Amino acid sequence: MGRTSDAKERLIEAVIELIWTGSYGSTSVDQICERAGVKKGSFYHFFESKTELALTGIEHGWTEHRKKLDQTFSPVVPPLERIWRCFADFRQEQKEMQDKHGRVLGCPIHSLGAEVCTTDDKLRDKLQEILSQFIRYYESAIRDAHFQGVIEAPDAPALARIVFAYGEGLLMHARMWNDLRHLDDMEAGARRILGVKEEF
Amino acid sequence: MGRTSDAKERLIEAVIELIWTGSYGSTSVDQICERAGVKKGSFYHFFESKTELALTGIEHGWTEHRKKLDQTFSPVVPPLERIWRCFADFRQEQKEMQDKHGRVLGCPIHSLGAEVCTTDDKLRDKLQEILSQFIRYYESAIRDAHFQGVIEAPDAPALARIVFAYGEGLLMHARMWNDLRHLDDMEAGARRILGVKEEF
DNA sequence: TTCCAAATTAACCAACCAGTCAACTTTTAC
DNA sequence: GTAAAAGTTGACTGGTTGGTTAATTTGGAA
Repeated sequence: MGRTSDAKERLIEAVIELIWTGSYGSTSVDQICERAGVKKGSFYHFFESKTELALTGIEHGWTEHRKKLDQTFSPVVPPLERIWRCFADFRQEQKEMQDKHGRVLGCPIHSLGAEVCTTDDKLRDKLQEILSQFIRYYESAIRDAHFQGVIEAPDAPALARIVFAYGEGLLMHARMWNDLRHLDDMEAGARRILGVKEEF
Repeated sequence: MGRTSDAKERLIEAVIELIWTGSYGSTSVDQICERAGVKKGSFYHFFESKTELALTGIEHGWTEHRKKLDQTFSPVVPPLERIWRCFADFRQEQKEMQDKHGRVLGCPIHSLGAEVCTTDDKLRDKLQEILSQFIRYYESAIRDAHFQGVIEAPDAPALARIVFAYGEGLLMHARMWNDLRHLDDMEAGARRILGVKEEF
């Protein structure tokens, strides 16, 4: 009942885009509203604060991304293949961002986390949760690979954290240098970390 | 000739501390001035903008840090030992930050870079330069290790980038979780990346 | 001692910040 | 058709932002 609107969705898309292409601190409520074509009064009709919108936007983006990850990390795919496909998806996504915004943008969770983790507890907790969930994709793939004898990895969680840290580091590298080529090393590096036997 | 002052040095220390513990965007000129015990007029007597002070602060910090790195990566130290000592120094530095500020702060160049690289060209160029220089420490250590037969690493620059990305990823992890333990994996992970033979 | 360069100070600016609000319009359910 | 829920609007707030200015104080060199 009452009037309907997609202003909320437009705000969510706008905040993701602005934070990703810039930063949290450089993104103002006025900017978000202008990008979304929404007046400020409407903003505060839907969200109680800038932090709250960012929180919603992050959660929304992660929910979408998880769908893709669930496909990429499907148990029917050979375990290491899941990881290589994930890297390929990273590269493709970054390519799309470069085509769209003229810049490689890296991982928004990571960049935003580095920026706000000491100043915004709510955002930090949410970002921590997302990153923890992400690591579990690597973890289960690594565990499966170990059980199939493709790699020697008795401590899957530790190895997953290493692969994850490495991947995030490379994505950040690509963002800072605005250069997709930094992502080309990703599989080779992960092969070394995982100690993948030559024949695989 | 004229009056003397250490206000400039105090401003430099203040800006490093505030950006590192928080972020560039969350650090205001007023805050910097208050921390340094300097009035805003004096700030703009010494620096023409906030970006300019940040630039000076970063350069100053890196010049200091390089002295330590030159010792750590001294050619008289066995090549892989240089890298392990560098990691130990990371850990110790982060421990000191935790004792001092109650938080693990990670790598300020990396965090700041992620935040401003799409919005401030001057800062980005400076941060790129510093990171590029850092990688060279790893690179020469890896090359030496290769020539000594300790590891198999014909492509030292590529491997150095991988180790570097991995280390930065872990530091960021430690910052986000405010937990030094994330740095304990550092050597083990790098050993896998470098393919260090068991006996070394 | 005096002179002048360098440092300090407080008051000031326009633009922008996140957030508020009451009046108004649209839509839907009944 | 009407009542009320839901969305829209523009004007508004008080505080903060990065940055400016002109007058003043200080200290070192001559």
